[in-house]
Amino acid sequence: MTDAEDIPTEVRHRAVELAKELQEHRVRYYDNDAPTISDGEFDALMRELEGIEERYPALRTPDSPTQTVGGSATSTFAKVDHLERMLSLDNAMNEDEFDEWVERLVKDLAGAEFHFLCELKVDGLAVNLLYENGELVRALTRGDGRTGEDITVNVKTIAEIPHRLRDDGGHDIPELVEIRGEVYFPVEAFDELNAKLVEAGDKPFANPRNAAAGSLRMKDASVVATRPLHMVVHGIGARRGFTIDCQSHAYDRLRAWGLPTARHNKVVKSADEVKKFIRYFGEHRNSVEHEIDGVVVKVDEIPLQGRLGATSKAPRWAIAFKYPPQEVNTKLLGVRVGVGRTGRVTPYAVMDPVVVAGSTVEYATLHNQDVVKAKGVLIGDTVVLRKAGDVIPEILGPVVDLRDGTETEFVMPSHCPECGTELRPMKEGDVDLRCPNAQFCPAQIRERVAYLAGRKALDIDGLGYVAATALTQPLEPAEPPVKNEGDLFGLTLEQLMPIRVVVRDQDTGLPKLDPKTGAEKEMDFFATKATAKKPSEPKKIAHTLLAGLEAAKQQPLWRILTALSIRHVSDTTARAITGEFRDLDRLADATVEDIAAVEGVGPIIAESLVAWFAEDWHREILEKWRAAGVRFVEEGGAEKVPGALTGLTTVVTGTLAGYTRDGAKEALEEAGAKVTGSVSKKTDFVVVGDNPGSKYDKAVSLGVPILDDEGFAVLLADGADAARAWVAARTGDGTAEGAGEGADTAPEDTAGN
DNA sequence: CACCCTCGAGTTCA
DNA sequence: CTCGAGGGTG
Repeated sequence: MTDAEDIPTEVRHRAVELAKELQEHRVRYYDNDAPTISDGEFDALMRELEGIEERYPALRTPDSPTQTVGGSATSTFAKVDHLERMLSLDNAMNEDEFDEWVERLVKDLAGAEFHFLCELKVDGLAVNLLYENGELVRALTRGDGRTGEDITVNVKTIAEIPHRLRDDGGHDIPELVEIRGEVYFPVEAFDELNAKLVEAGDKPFANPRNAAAGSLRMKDASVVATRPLHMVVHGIGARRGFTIDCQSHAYDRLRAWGLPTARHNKVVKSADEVKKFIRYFGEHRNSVEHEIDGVVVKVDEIPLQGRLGATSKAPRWAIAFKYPPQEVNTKLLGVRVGVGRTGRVTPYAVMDPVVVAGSTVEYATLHNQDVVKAKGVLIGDTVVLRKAGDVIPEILGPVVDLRDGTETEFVMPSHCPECGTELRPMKEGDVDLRCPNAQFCPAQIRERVAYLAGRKALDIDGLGYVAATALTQPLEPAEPPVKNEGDLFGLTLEQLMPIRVVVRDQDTGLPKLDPKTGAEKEMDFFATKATAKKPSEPKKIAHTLLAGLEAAKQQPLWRILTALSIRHVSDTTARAITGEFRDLDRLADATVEDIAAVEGVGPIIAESLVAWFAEDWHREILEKWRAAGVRFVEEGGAEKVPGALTGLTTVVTGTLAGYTRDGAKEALEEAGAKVTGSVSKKTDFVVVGDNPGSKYDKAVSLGVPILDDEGFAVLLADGADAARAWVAARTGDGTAEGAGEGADTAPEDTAGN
């Protein structure tokens, strides 16, 4: 045993500091529903303290945050004791820690056979419902685990929670039972609520969990009733007149009584299966209706739970596997606005760079001024940031309690940040502001040129974003070589070679400075050798670009049309239109009615096209292109051999062996199938590769046939009927799913991988 | 006219 | 990936 005297002073101080800080954060979290640090940061502090106490057990006092639970249960609601203590759970932060827990379990149970019950850890507010003779008599918050707050009135407004347990005849209603569960706020409803709060001048919630907690503590139950709260049951406390052998069976019973049980629970035998469950939902976190911050693994057999017992803080028969936080706090340094190719002005947030869900994030779009207002964020705020769908950064809201009064409101600029033209909405009542200077705004020209070179349009080698910028930027005092897209095909080697571009930092976008002179660094961009495919004959970017432009002149007509950046006309619509109008000049002279006759094109798109062609400077672009040899007619005559897959609608997700995503798409379209971006009831097949996104889940839930590499090959080679037969054979012999409900979401159907 | 599908547009990072 | 909005259908 270490004596208290042996502990270095700085360690002792750190421990005291950590304990104090953790306790403060707990009060903010549990009592005020207004945490100022993220869960991840909290966990890190807790781990540090645990580490210290591990080394110097003398510091592990009974009132240390590592030994206590929850907040202090202070508020206006009456304080009531739980009949049985609500413990918290020990955490496992990775699979190794989970393995350690399992090892200990096996040892303690000394060979007794047991099962694991896996449950999703819903990120909400823990509540305790007391039913006496089937009647809901009391609902408490968790509080400090021993005493909670009486929120019965508010809880009764939650539709999912029965006021009286349903007697289904088969099972007697117990004399007394405490039901533990989590109340949560659905993710989709969260943004809506915050917008309303801000509008009414109230402070927004930082995340859905706080929204749930805050809603449950409101004084006016009639307002609570308007909040779309839900609940999932995850445990049983005190009970009388009610015995159970397994926790999973207990849930069945609760469901029969009318209580909301989780749909994703699963009982498994081995630790490996548990890990599979954990990994599965780690990847599909966002396809569940509520936020998940981990998985709770329990020993299913109740007698064994009793044998394992509990520490003062947490049961030994359960552990919470925590996913790395995908929600994080950072500082909103400012809001800038960008101008898109259609002139739309979009505000975006610039933040202190932080790591979220595996990558460093610095920017996040704010869509438009209404969204900025609805979120209630001010410049200088600490904001909560997450990755929507694990990809796109999204600001959830401000941490209002960390404001110091220096924060400022974002004001949408009235003039275009790049050309100074006054911004205005396109139509009356439009939310989006646009720069009306389509002809001369350098931002719009740059963005249009970059888009035109992109994969959806002319797909020009040697013309990426940097080149597009270099070509369209005015080089004072000279005009840029490309004043608009009309000049593109007239570019010459002599024009390109001398163009210099400022070297910019990849992260900041600011020019790099020479460390000695302080001057901006420049390079001869187009004279640089392309680091491309054939190192045997290195070509300069200029040559690549000229060859790319030459090739672009022969691109199919739909690509030419897409390249024009006409509003509402992108690749798909362009294909539909050029399929009918096989000549761009004929399209240019057509009326709104003519164009609207095309399938998939209505009056608004048709009007947009007619208006575009009516513009003189647009016509000039076309004439320059024509003079340069761009082909305006679709070749190959009108006959189109109907492919074997005509009439099928398919969706591709994930990466397929031997195909790029676009390659797979093209192969399908080649055969006549339609490839769309989202799964619906009308989808015939979903082709799933590695790392599928949410489309896969959607397909499973809608029961749409799923094809992997192999099934995809069958579809291409032998047609739709063969593919359906393949699917039928697969589901027939493969993973036999257990009967009963819940079979739709279990992770066993990973047949696609 | 009220749905449900789709498409377009803007977006982030490695 | 997600929003909003256009187009088509019942």
